[in-house]
Amino acid sequence: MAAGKPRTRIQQKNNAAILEAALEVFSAHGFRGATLDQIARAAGLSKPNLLYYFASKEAIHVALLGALLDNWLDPLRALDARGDPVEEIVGYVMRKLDMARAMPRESRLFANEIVQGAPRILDKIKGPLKTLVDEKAVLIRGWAGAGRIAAVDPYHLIFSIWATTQHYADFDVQVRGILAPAGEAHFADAATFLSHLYRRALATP
Amino acid sequence: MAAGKPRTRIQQKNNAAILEAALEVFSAHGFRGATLDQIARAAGLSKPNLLYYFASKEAIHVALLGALLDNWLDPLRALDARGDPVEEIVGYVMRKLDMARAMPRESRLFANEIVQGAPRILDKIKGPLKTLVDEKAVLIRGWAGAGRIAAVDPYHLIFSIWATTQHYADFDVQVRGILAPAGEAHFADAATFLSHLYRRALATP
DNA sequence: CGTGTTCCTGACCGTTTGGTCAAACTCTTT
DNA sequence: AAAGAGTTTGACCAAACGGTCAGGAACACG
Repeated sequence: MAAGKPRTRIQQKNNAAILEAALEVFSAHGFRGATLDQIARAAGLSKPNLLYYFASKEAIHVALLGALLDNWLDPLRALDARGDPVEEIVGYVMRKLDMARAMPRESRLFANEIVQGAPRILDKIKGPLKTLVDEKAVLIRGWAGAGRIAAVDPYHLIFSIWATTQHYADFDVQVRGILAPAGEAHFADAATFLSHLYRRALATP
Repeated sequence: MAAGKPRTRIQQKNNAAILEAALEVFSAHGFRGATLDQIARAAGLSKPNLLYYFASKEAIHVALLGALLDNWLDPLRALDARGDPVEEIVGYVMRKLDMARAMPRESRLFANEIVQGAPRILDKIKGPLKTLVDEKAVLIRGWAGAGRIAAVDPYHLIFSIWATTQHYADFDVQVRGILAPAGEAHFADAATFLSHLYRRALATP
């Protein structure tokens, strides 16, 4: 079983194939809605073979979430105290929007998990995620205190950025349904709008 | 069976109890994650009795979504061409935020459905919802054209309002996890922030 | 080549799930 | 009070599900 890191080439390949397949299936149907058979088929393996690599369905899910959470937070981590405040935050919005476009499955995976109460990653939310957000909130509050951006609540600013950007991944079906048949380039329009929104909101008078 | 509208008092009572129970269970676990036994228990009925009132699990879900969609769109419908543009839009944001606080289960029900591809309400999204949004988009675009608000894409403005407000219902666990132990009054803070955000974004120079 | 380890599979199992059904109970109506 | 419609239930079913297991196939290595 793959408790630690994969050791052989076959383990590496199959482990990756399983996580890729699990991302596809879990993000589309949620934890409960996904089945081991679906994941196995998507990974090109038999069900017992799946369970040779991962002890259980839940183990796959946990491994997947753990492997992705770090990358998911990279854009926020990159928020730089030395840069221009407005440009830093708008840049963060753009990076987050780009992730929603390039990695919608990852976004939906987290959305599914959190909407249903985050039973499997609540500790990571209250731990590493909260720590990171707290840290960046201090930074943003500092910018506001120094008069370099408008005085806004840093936590709700971050929440709004998450909400507006991830919306294009999580609610993709709705967005397309309303914009259709026009708007195939709706990510570009979203970037324009969000850039305007946050520049205006953060500008100092 | 309750194909049409309920006729007897018992039917009225049980129908309502079932929809209330279904809202509770579906919103917390998603369609696939919810079981008929759970719903039946929450409604105080036996499982076969549930199926006396609704033909199937899916029928309950569809009935629930249909019954709620109208109320869900009321705040947007109330957007009034005769009012002050900025106040109308900010008022819409506040009403939507208040719904997220007062009706989080309804919000999560829709979130669950749409994240997983909206298999059961895609037609309503492309139909009545799109029609309503198109109509309000014309109104907002008119305001922008007349220079009464800043020139913004009305569709992405509406998307951002949905995203930022529903975020507090759909991602409630995450919000609380990050704000804890402080911030029990986080809806008031959210209102302040969003009011600032949209006033700034829409103000004319 | 042989041998031990890793990898893979078909058959199987217990449980849960959505759904059925005949029979019984209850309420309303005359 | 009797009939008939409306309501409820326990027992049951087939399918799907997560997971197990004994053994066989493929591979690495001396």
